[in-house]
Amino acid sequence: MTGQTRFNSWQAVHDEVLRRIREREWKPGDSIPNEDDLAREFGCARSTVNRALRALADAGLLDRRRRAGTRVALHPVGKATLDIPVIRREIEARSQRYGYALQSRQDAVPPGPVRAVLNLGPDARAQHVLALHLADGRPQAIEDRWINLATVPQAADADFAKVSANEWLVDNATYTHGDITFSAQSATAAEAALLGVDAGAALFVIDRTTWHHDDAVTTARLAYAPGYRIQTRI
Amino acid sequence: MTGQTRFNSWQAVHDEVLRRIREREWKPGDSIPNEDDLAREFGCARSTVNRALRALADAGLLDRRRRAGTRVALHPVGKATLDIPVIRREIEARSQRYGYALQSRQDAVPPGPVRAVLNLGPDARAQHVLALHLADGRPQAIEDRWINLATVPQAADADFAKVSANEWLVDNATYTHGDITFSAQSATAAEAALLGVDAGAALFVIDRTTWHHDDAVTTARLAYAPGYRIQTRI
DNA sequence: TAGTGGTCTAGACCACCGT
DNA sequence: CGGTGGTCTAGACCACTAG
Repeated sequence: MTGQTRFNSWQAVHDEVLRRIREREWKPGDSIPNEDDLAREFGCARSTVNRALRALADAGLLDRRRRAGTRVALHPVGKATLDIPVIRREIEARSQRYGYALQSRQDAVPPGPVRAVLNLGPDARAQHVLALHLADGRPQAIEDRWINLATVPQAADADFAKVSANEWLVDNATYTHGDITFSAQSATAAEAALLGVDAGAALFVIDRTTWHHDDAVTTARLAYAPGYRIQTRI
Repeated sequence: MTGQTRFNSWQAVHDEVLRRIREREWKPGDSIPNEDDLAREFGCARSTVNRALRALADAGLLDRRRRAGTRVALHPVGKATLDIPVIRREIEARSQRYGYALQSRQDAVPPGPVRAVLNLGPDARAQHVLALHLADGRPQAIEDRWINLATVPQAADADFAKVSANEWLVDNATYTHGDITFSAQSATAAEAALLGVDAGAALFVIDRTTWHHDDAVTTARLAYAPGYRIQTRI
């Protein structure tokens, strides 16, 4: 017998298990040994194995259930983690000069779809903010936002001419959860004019809605000028 | 003295720290007590505090550095985790019928940009696969892929008429890391024809490149028909 | 160089849920 | 029911780095 390789760090265990999955030693759908057995095999504590397997489960490579044990995921789902920075910082991170131009701001009855998303009654009003974010003086993104005054009444008095609603909300409204949708949409005539591009240009669009428990806080549509992209490592 | 509230689970500690950040008891940039002190205050073990703070740091709300301690992040970065499923499963998950149509497949010298990404010499050849993914018979996405035969030689013999390169690679090539870029692009005439849309339509595009250690495995461009979107919760 | 987070350990109890 | 993962604990050593 030669000496066993030791896997006494959760990273080492993680990598070894990942290797066995990738090399098909453990195939999709297979049950793998339980934590106690793996700990014995790897010569480490069970909690070390636990952390490694938990990381792999978070990554979507393993399915873990009490009593049923741990299995290799049938359909390994790739997961990518994106950073969603505040636009100003995103621009400044590229060493560009950030600019901001409020286009309009009013208290109004939102259109049907927005009303539905914010869960407002048919006559309820909300704060509408339309603004332009600029990078080195050139339009970078249109922010079209509705803020639920029932949830964030202070928004009625905020000075969105100086601070974007985007940033104001980060500092003045908390949320418990939200959802984000990424899509590609053709620029409307109005959007094209604001961004200084041809109508119909392909815009990268991020729709975001946030809630504080059951109360909708705000919903926003960010339409980025052509050329924008989001990148991440996996 | 009234009895202290106990925080004897990492979730409870997590929530309490999150509360203090949200309520501005601990402001952006502030140092917070070290793990030992917090453990004493919360009446739990240091490792419990550690796990809670680690989760908050992963979420971008805290900055942690040895010796320097833990600080509330100056600019809380929102993070979103996207699932990147195999296209077939994505379509089947919507209860649509999946279809696949290989358009062309050849061994060729890739264009400059692809050569650069795959880190190939000027005369090196690679496997080029162009295919269409369909949902209920309608074009859903164009897959334009180059496979590095130096890394995955078996790709030369794969039958991409039956199994998409996308899926074949999942089963036959492993990778250690990769990068993904999301963008919006106008459909070229060729893309528009394949997808059955007007030229210039806004397409959601995912560019993905994967490596096995230092060797590029494949690079692919997935251009989705208008209407496609990616959604996630935060 | 000393203080902080990062991690490992050995043991323990518990929640969950297949069988 | 009983096996599995989920978690907590108390203690220890280590890696990193600010002062």
